[in-house]
Amino acid sequence: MSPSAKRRSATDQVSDLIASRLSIYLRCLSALDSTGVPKISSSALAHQFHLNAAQIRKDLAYFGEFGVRGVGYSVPELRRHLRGILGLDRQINVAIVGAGNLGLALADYPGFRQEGFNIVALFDTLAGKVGERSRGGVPIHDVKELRRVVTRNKISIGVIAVPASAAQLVANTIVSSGIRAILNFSPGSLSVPAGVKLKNADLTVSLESLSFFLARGNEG
Amino acid sequence: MSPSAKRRSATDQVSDLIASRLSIYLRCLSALDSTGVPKISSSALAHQFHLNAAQIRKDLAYFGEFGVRGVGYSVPELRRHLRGILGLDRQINVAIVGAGNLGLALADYPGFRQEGFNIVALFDTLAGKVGERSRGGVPIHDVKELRRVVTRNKISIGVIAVPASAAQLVANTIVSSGIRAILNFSPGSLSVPAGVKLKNADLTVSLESLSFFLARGNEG
DNA sequence: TTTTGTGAACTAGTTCACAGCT
DNA sequence: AGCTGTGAACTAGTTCACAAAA
Repeated sequence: MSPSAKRRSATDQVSDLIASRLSIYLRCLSALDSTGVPKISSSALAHQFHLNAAQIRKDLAYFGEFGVRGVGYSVPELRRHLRGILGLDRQINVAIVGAGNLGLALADYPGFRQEGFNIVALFDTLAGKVGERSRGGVPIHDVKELRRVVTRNKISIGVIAVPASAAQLVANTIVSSGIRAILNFSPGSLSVPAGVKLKNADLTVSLESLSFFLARGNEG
Repeated sequence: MSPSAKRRSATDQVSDLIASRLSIYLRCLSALDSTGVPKISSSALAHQFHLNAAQIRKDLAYFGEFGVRGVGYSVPELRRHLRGILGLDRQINVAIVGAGNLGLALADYPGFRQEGFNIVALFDTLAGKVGERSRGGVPIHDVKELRRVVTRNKISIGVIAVPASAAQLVANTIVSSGIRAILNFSPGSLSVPAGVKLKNADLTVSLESLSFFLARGNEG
């Protein structure tokens, strides 16, 4: 059997956990690469960034054989592979719906651009906002223009930063514009059709989890 | 054996997943309560909010017997229990370190106040920001004042919204001020001592996970 | 020798299915 | 009858430990 025969096909469901870890591995490798480290073993990587060596190897092995036994992994090579696996070797254009405090902050968040994401458009319904730009220069369109702007700018990811009451409607609009990946900052659960990937980044849930651990830890 | 005998003690480790789900259940119950629904069964709750009935029952059963067989759960009563379990029946004061775009947006995010969190202080190092306030009125202090302000305002949760290069230093300062729960928005992994709960809300990882699913789904 | 890649073992998390209570 | 609470069964995820490769 050739090594590639057991690589995952496009129809396999790879877990969210693995996807997140690949992103973390990429960041570690980028840091190493920028300081000129040429090779690293899974155990050195694990030790340096508080990860688990076996898990790194297993995660990578889903996608191919990138290492050399007895040596480890080539940092720039593995970094390139990970960028490809994560789809970061193509242009990724992002739209943010909701030009409130959070939407505007996300639009100008420098971390996104650094990693190769282009925030190309903001959307809102308020007449006072439509036609303006974020401080960083991202134009604010009317939500009515969403489909047109998404098509014209080849936008592949939509971010929802509107109040909960509007979120499902916005999600529907985003989906019907052809976008198949949504990052949702609004509280509450949204429904999207199969084939659309929804990722929740619910800030209130995060804070309440912390509150939960404080309440548990302090009571004893 | 009394029912309470199997309740979890403070030293038990309850998973992050359960904590997040409790927060979601609370939001569902708050929505039901505000529309005057008096009782709900686990299966009705599951159906309405796309959850799993057995999981709801099992999650709740860790903390007590809140339901009535043949009837279901009292909405206001279960809501009150959940608020207690999540520690939301006490005052929770929050500090945000980093008064950039993201920090300022989080400080004025209405969702936090709605759920009972008080964002009482922002911190930064820039002379031009210290002494100012967010649009919503949260005062910006010098990071040097952190320990003093944390103690005086009984702050129990710290939010990190600074660039990656400063994040570990900020985390250390937060920990040494006595805070035991941190929500980290900066990329990269931070180390905190045992007994301090760190929750990462890494925006780049979220976007890259979505990119990964797009790359997988579109290649076939 | 060193370190990968990976089956096997283990651990955590979820769902089933039903006894037992109302 | 209806629904909870929960052991048992199942599924997913992690870690171990070692054969195979360089």
